[in-house]
Amino acid sequence: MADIARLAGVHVSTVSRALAGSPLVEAGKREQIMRIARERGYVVNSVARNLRLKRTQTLSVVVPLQHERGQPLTDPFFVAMLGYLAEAITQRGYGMALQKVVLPTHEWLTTLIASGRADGIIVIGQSTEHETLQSVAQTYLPLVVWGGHIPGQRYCTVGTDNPGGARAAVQHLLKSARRRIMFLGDPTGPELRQRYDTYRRTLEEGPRGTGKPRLIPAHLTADAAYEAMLGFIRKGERFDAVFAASDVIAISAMRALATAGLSVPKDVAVVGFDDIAIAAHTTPSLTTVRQDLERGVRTMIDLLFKRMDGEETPSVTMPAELIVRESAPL
Amino acid sequence: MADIARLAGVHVSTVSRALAGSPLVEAGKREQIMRIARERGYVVNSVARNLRLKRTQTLSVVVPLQHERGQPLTDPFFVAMLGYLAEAITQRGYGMALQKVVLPTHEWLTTLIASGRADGIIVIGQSTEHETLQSVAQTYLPLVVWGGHIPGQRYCTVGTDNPGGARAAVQHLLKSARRRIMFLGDPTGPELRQRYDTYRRTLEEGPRGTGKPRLIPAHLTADAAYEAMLGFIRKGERFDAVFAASDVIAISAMRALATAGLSVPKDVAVVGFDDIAIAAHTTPSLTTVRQDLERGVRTMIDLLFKRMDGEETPSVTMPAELIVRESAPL
DNA sequence: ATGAAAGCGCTAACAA
DNA sequence: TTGTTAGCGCTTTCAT
Repeated sequence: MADIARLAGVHVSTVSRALAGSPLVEAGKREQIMRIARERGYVVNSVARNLRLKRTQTLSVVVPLQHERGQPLTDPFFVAMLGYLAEAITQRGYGMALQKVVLPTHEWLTTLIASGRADGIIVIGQSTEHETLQSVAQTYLPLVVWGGHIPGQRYCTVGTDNPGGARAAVQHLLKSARRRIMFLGDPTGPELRQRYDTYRRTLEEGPRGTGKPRLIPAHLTADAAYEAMLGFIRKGERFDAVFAASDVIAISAMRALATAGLSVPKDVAVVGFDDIAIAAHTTPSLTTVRQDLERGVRTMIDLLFKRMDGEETPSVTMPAELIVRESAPL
Repeated sequence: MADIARLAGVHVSTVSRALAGSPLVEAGKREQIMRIARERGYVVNSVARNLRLKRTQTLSVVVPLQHERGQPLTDPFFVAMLGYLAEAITQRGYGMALQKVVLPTHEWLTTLIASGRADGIIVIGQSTEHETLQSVAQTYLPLVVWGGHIPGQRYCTVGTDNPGGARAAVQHLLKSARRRIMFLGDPTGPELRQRYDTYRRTLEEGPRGTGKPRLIPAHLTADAAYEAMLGFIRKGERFDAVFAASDVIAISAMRALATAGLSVPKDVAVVGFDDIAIAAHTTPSLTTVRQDLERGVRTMIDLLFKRMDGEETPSVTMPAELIVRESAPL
């Protein structure tokens, strides 16, 4: 910028004003300065500018993952979410900075905030960090979390109606005369916990002959779920349905069932959760609970911008929709 | 930082050194300073630090998209790539900043570089920006591009052997007695151009009775390709195979064929390109040319870090592998 | 309308 | 070992 000032024969402050399109600078001079800048390929250094302005034009997207047990960043659900986020954030003229956080390091959030890297923060999934979020929310406003709504929660979440979705899934299975319904997944973290708890409650209210709730513990990766499902099958217990905590592991479950020579949906019905893109194209296609990610992301970004403007915003729960396909027909 | 200095009764420079773990600071004092910082939740402001150090600990990932015609950011291929990138970049302790660029604005790259937002840049797909990349590469080293290798190219690319992959696909179709093979897609941009050119050349060298190369123009989105394919079918031309420029549009083609009452692979064989996650799960499952994205991304990041260290690195072309599935059996 | 000067929060060369 | 000082590149108040 000093260069440009010298070339234009003015002070840097004038260049700064001109480049900002300030009407304080004489029109002709402004044009000239801009032309010189363009010719020399000069662009304002955004780091310096941000330091001065105390803002970054950047939103941070954070994915807290429990080491080794959670989904990888390449999980289709996350990745679809990232795509929508990138789209929504760049559309607003902001940059998106992605960070993965491997827990447990409870200072991750305060560190991120204090580091001044971002004007606002999106957290994808509460994971086990409810308390961290609670305490931070008291002092830091521009934060929106994707996840489940927890009673007494002080931070702003956007998420799907997990209990509603889980209930729809289990009731659908019951209605199609399934009675021994297993839950596949890892109910750590509020969202999956809600799905699991509702699954249990719904079964307990089921018709006579409904089997007990039964958890098949499996981390939320394709491979882990495949192994877990296969292991369970080989134990020889009888069951006629699986409600999986996510589509990724539902698909793995179908693979495991096929490996074991069981037919889906004849022997075992399978219902997933998320409705990721693959779900409609598997064989058999997957019955699942749909989360409207695109709308969810739009909502998160809208809320975040309001919060960056100092507005308090309430949490939003979006309806979950059961999509009936071949893996669990009526 | 000034606060911490006051509390510790030392000068800010001492705090700076202590927090950086400098051995110049007396061990006891260092501990004390760090303790105070921790207690007060102090974290170094990275914007200021970056301004001072002239680095950002951030890599920019740029996706140049031709307005309206190219894939959206939510395309499964991009999105998988983003996931791998996020994983690889965060693993190195860097942040990843994602930008979407809508062309034509040929200054996008120089602007990004001059703005000092990133220590290195990954460009996903050359799109129509070969010339832009050529000129920038002369002065800016830390840049790696995902895309096709073009003779005389001065920038560093990592990409799949598009000609090899296309040839394998077409030869496979010819070997399975298909003779009227259509190409579905939009051969703008080097990668798709290479696939299309090789398709033509391979057909021209095909056995007697091989039909002429034939392009069904379609933008690379699911909907556009569906419409394009359906339109072509309705023209009533005879054909027995489709080689699609990407899996996304190959899947659309299969849908269109089904809509038109044609059987895949009986009436028409379909081969895609990419091997996205869905490909193995469609009905029928999709024969396609696999790109090893995970390895590709690892390679890009490795090369980029070398370039950030000032090293010139050559381009890398990775083998393409034909994955034969049901949509085009042997 | 323009320039001078201060300062955003930090690091590092230099001095003590 | 610690403090002093300069300066990264910019914006903005204040003075002219």
